[in-house]
Amino acid sequence: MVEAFRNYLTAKASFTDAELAQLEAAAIPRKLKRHQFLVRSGEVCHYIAFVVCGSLRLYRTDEHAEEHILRFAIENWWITDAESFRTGLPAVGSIDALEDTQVLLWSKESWDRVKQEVLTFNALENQLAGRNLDAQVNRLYATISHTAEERYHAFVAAFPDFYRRMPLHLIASYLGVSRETLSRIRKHTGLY
Amino acid sequence: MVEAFRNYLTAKASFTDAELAQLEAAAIPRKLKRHQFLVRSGEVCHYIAFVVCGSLRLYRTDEHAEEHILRFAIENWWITDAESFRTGLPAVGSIDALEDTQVLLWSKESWDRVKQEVLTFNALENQLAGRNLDAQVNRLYATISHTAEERYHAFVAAFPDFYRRMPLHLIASYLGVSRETLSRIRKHTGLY
DNA sequence: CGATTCTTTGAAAACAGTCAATCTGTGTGG
DNA sequence: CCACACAGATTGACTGTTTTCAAAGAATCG
Repeated sequence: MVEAFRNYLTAKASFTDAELAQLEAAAIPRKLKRHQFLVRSGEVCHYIAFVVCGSLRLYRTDEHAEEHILRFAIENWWITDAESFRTGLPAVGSIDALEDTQVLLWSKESWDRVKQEVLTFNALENQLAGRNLDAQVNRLYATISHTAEERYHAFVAAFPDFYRRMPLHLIASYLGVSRETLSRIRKHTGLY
Repeated sequence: MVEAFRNYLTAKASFTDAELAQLEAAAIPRKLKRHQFLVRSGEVCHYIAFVVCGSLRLYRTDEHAEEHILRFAIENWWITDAESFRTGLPAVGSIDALEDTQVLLWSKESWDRVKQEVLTFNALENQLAGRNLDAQVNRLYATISHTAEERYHAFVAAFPDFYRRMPLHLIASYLGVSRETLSRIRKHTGLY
């Protein structure tokens, strides 16, 4: 299970064996069944997760009990409720598994320690954080400036692996439109 | 001009006089007239800016020549085209002054050096980056889950200083609705 | 004052959401 | 193996919201 993470790391930067061992030693492997939660809103999000296999979503539930997906994660992606993980306050979002899933978890303490001790990892994390912010800004831009149809096409183009794997209503929730609307967009453009 | 920055810093963390001097020495003061650009899309964004007084916006222009505001900045806020500043690639966004404005600028090299040398500042920057990401996620959530009216109220509540100062059409652009719609929302709710 | 710039208003058209019904495929238990 | 349940997807009719276009009404500034 840890091999996937090792492959991921070595593809991204050069780590010594000792460093790899250190990073892995700090990780807690966990298996999640479909629909099982990693965090529920209201709890503190104690972990950041690296996805070995399977998939998860981060979402929030609004006052009408409607769920809105903020983030998907599949193999080799990271996921956490960043605000709760960072501050130690209760999470407003929830994370659950969309399929049977295997993750590696780091507690805040392990994470901070390991970043302090393994400088290459710290640099990698900074890079990923920067890219994550850029992605967030780009998604926000798309949301305030493009139609649902354009956003769907961009989504398909950006995540070709994703959109065949996720049921339509989850993608709709991610894009911020109703399932019916996305269904009509699909029909209209013939893009499945 | 540098005093405003010094006040800002000392309110946020404890810096030695030497550190303050070092941070300030690396900064380039600049005055911008209303409508003057800090970066234009297509150029590389060489600087990160601290706003001493005045205000700016970061925006992108879509294929219909429509402008969409990604970020405002007033006194004591930071602004840059993060993606371009980080990568050195041409910016897709533009930054211009909404009023006559004074900023302090750091080049990427100065910024990285100063973060390496002044550890307290590095920690502060990490904290700000984390909060910035959280704000971005929260705004995205609001955009995909709330109506324009709810978003306007949240905006007014979150930035009470802002919304009297910015013309309506800029706020509309920030919220992702047409000026007419925001005008009607205002009329409808009586919230100006 | 005249010229921008900004805001409001009205009417029509485009768009997306809701509700309800139906259709599809998948998998489970009898 | 079939019947049934279930989750997901589609469709139609309707409602409501937002945009668009065009015009006119403030406000501000030289």
